[in-house]
Amino acid sequence: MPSSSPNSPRARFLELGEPERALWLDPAEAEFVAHGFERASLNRIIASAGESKGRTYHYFSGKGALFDATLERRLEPLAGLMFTPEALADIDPAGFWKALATLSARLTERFQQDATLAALVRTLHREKAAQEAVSDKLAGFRARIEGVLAAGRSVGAVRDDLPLSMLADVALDVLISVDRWFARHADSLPDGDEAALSQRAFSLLMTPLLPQSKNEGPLS
Amino acid sequence: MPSSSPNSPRARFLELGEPERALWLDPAEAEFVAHGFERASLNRIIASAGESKGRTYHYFSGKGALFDATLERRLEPLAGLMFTPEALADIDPAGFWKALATLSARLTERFQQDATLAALVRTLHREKAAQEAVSDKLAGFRARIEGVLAAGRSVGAVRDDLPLSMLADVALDVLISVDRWFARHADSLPDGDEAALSQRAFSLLMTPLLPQSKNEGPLS
DNA sequence: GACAGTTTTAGACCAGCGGTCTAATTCCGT
DNA sequence: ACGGAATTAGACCGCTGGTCTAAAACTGTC
Repeated sequence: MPSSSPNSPRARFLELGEPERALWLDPAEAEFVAHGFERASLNRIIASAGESKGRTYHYFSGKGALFDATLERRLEPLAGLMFTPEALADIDPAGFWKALATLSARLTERFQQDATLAALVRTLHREKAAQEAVSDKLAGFRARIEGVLAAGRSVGAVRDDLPLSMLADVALDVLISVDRWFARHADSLPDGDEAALSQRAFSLLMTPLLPQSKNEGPLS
Repeated sequence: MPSSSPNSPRARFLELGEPERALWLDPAEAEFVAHGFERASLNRIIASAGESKGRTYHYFSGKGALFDATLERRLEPLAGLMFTPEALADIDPAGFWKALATLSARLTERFQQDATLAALVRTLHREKAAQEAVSDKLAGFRARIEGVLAAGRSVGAVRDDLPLSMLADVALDVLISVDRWFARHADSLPDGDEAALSQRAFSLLMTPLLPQSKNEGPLS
């Protein structure tokens, strides 16, 4: 289902063959990975692709659309990793969190393997303009998180004393926060520690979402 | 203690009188609040201040320094709200979290009262370039958080199975996340709900930091 | 008061930005 | 071979943050 976002590549572009699409997407990816979104120069991408402004704007409505297409190419192969909210319908709380831990581990693994994907996605963490450029994708992802949490709530795995949208916000931001920590400290981490640490860090995501009756802590 | 950051205003500027400082800071604040950091136009600020490029660059090394000075003016009155790590030295876990909850409530209140301060700080949430412009301030704030968490750890209020820097990152990002949620939903919130909700939301910050022995949850 | 040296000031200027637009060219159905 | 549509090149636009020159204002010394 093609998005009607103003930042999608024009339909024409998708009709091009893969090698011709790569003509733009390869230099664009390199530029975005190297400089992020705002600091990336569209003129440089065009020059590096050996293309002209006219042709480029014929296929893309602007810099944002090029970023969208660049990200899309890397995101597409990941679609299979996500599970649907329906798969979580009949499950007990322990199973729910187990499934989420598994998904989290899989995504972590993918990010470690694909540094380019990781760099592109991390651009989204950092730059508001980049988020706006792919706001459709982002809204879809946010909706999926909220769907998963709603499913978790319906089986008693997720607290219901705070708005779901707040929980989804926090969940997403904790994910980002932990990912960023690992990205920043990956080099100085002894081999093997990373996996163990990553597993323990999952509790940073889980505990704030748990029903607070199960999670009293030292405060009344 | 003046910072040696390349983005501080030059010493000359601080020697100017308050009304003359406001000549730049008022238009700058308006521009940054309206457009954020990157989208703010230095040329517009200068024109709006009725100043010249030369004079402006005489007092500020660039746009970042102007942003720094703008933020500093709003942040200065808040210094008294923070407590020192030492004040947390001899305290039990319940007291530690109580003190943090109080601080959090105070800061929340301030943000509600001072919309300009809130908008400026939220620029920091969103724009990496803005963060870089005041990296000194940010590093100091991060260090204070880590200090507070270290104090909490020494009295058994904070978990020690994950690196302190990771906990500090997550704590800061959860703070930001929750603040952003309230900023986004403040309008559609019934009066009075906000305070209660905000109090409950504090658990989003606390629970991931608690020792996990006190916080087993449904997963082994 | 005259001069010299420093500090302050104005604003022209720079390269580069994302995006628009015109005009030439290529393509394609008839 | 023609005509209209799709495609393409790149000049051009207003704007950006930042640099630089040269004039003006200020300061201390005779």
